[in-house]
Amino acid sequence: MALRRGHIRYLKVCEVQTSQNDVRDGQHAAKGPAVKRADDGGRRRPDQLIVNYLPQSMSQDELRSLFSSVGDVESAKTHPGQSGSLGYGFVNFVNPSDAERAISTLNGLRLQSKTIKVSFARPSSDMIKDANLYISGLPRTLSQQDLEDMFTRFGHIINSRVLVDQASGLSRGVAFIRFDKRSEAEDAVKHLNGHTPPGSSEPITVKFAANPNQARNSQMMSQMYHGQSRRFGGPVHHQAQRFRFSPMSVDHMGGGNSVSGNSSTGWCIFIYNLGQDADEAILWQMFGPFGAVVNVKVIRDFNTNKCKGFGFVTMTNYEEAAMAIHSLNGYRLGDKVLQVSFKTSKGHK
DNA sequence: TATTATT
Repeated sequence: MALRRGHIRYLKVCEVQTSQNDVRDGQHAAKGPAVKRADDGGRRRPDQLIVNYLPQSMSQDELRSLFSSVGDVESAKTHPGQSGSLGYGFVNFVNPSDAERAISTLNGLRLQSKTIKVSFARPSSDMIKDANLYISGLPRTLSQQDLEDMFTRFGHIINSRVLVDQASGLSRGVAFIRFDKRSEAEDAVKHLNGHTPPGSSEPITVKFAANPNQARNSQMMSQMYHGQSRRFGGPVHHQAQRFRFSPMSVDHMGGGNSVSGNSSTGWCIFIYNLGQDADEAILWQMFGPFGAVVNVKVIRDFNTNKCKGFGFVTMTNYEEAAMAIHSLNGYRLGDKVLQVSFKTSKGHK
């Protein structure tokens, strides 16, 4: 399916702009031994995938559902945080050979505002925990590559990111670097904290990054602190709360006959005019960017296993479902123009 | 001067 392939390539291009390491990992995973890195030998589990940059709203069931589009999932776990997941999870397939295909199919998939990363997990160990560094006071001219060049002598860099101002796209002078081992990160702190890069007048600060839980707590504390002085110190703008339809509230509206597409699990969307080779992955790729997708299903002929021309997608939030329908109805997929609407009990027109 | 990568 030409269009699908093009779509995936586009997603990969997005990834290139985000992080070089992501790409290196992705290629490594997709191509196998050809681009083997010496320091990866024996340090990855071919039976388990780690999924990073997941939307926090994504549940374990949604993660399972997403990877079920590739093969039978044995287990799917998200790391629980205060509100939803911490942004990463683990997936095992019944048949481990599906893992490679999951990487090539799902790595780089855009879900909501995130671009997920799918790669082989490293064997769990205490050594690889708390190996993430926070660096501040960097020259604004320093690129991600410059940053890695500065830190690479201390160990194997898993990933790095220079934070940029959203409006201007310019460096904010702060960055994160994750090393493979905590001892490597410790080494980098020892040697580079307080060090002034050549051509710069300011020393950089290198320290261990606050872990996600701490970061969220301090962020919350700070919000509470500032929020209170604001709340009681000035005029209160009554923020009109955006009204959200929810399956629950509709169910309470009586009967639900006048409203279609909803159920206890979300809003069911009907997609008509899919090609014979349509699969679950393409539905995830099309609908995922619009919001929380609970489930996707391609209806296939029992005997031929070919798509019968239609499928369903269930989304949690009405507004996101409506936006997806509005955007994707009439969308040209391959040589067909899709019809996308809320599922009706009577069937489509 | 803070993103969410080890169950």
